[in-house]
Amino acid sequence: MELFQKIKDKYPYLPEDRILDVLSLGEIVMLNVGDIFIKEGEKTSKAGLVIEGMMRNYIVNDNGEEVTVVFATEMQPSVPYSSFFLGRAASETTAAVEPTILFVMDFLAFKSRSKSDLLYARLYADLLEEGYLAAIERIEDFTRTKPEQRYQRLLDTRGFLIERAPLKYLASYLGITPVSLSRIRKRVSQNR
Amino acid sequence: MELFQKIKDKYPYLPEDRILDVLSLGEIVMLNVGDIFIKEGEKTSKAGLVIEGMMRNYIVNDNGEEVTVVFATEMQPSVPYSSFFLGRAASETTAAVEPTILFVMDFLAFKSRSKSDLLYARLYADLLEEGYLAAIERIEDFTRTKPEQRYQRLLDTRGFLIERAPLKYLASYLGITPVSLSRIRKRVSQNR
DNA sequence: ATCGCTAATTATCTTTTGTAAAGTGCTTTC
DNA sequence: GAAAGCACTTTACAAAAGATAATTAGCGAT
Repeated sequence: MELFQKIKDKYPYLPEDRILDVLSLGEIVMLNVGDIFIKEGEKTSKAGLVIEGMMRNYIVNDNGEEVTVVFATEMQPSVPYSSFFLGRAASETTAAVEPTILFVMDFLAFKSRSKSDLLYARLYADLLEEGYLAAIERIEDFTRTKPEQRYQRLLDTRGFLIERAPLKYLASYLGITPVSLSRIRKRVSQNR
Repeated sequence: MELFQKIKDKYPYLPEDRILDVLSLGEIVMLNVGDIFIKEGEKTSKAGLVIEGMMRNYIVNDNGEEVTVVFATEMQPSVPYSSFFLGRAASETTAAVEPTILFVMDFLAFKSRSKSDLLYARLYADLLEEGYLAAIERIEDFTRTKPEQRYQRLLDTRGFLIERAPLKYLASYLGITPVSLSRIRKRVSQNR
């Protein structure tokens, strides 16, 4: 199976039996555009891994607008973070941006294995490190640059997001309004 | 020793011998205001844990201005994240905001233990989860709110930072200029 | 107490963003 | 094929933030 190979490539220290075990913990789920995987307020231990497509986590702000906090593409986790880490109901909604193939497994089953199996512990630490680092870079971006520069950087480093995600999601992801992003786009395209 | 007790309180699953072992990995360092713990570009495996005082991580933006990415206060880690996770030179500088008592230990020694000791693995995962969650909340803040609301929220949730850190550090932490933060402060104090 | 340095505030002006509303283009649907 | 829905753009105006410079406040050293 292709997923098996992808996991093997990304985490080469995992013996095949562990990969098979991880795969046995979950199942493949197909989502259409807009389908919700986990809804805010839900208390769940379901974790998603994007095999193909794109997911996003969003919250709803004081004005009732959806604010996209993070996108997940191929081989990236799509999970209700605060729910897992705090054992609370999900504070974010997780939904498909594109038709998406998701590998869904039980996080608690995985985490409980990580408490008795060093390889799982290492895998979990790697996953956390990867996500944490991406979050820090995102914060650096917010503190260091202005919206226009953020758009430019996104264009340079993860341009595929701009091609694949609707502009209104991107806008809140960049911390601005769709109107403002539209203006930025115009300025940037007139390269100045 | 007080640090022993604090670790014991925060990570109750750690047996005393592990705590003592952790403590044996490091030493206490005293820093004065402005003292640099780890400098950008340095390749180090030193990790700090704030016992008393305050540290900050900062980067330098395109205009040569310092941008504070994160503060660390009591029992929070003060470390060069990207350096640890990627094995590269530090991309951030870590320095004392207040006179600070820092417990300094070797991250690699700790991490290597976490690869053979489940309790260390769990401790490491807990540390990562804590930091990751804080980072996500920070991102939610940037995407969801305007500078003035961010200041308000900071005032509500971590007001002590505002009392203890210079405004110029807080400004970049909030992603704005010191001048702008000064104006926000004025608006907020005139409660409207 | 004064000097000197830095931080914080204030003032002015420019640029950008937010907000609301209208317009454009494309797809869906009955 | 007209209407409705949606995403994106555009416009107009108000509010906020950036840039810069000048002023004031705070603080340690002499």
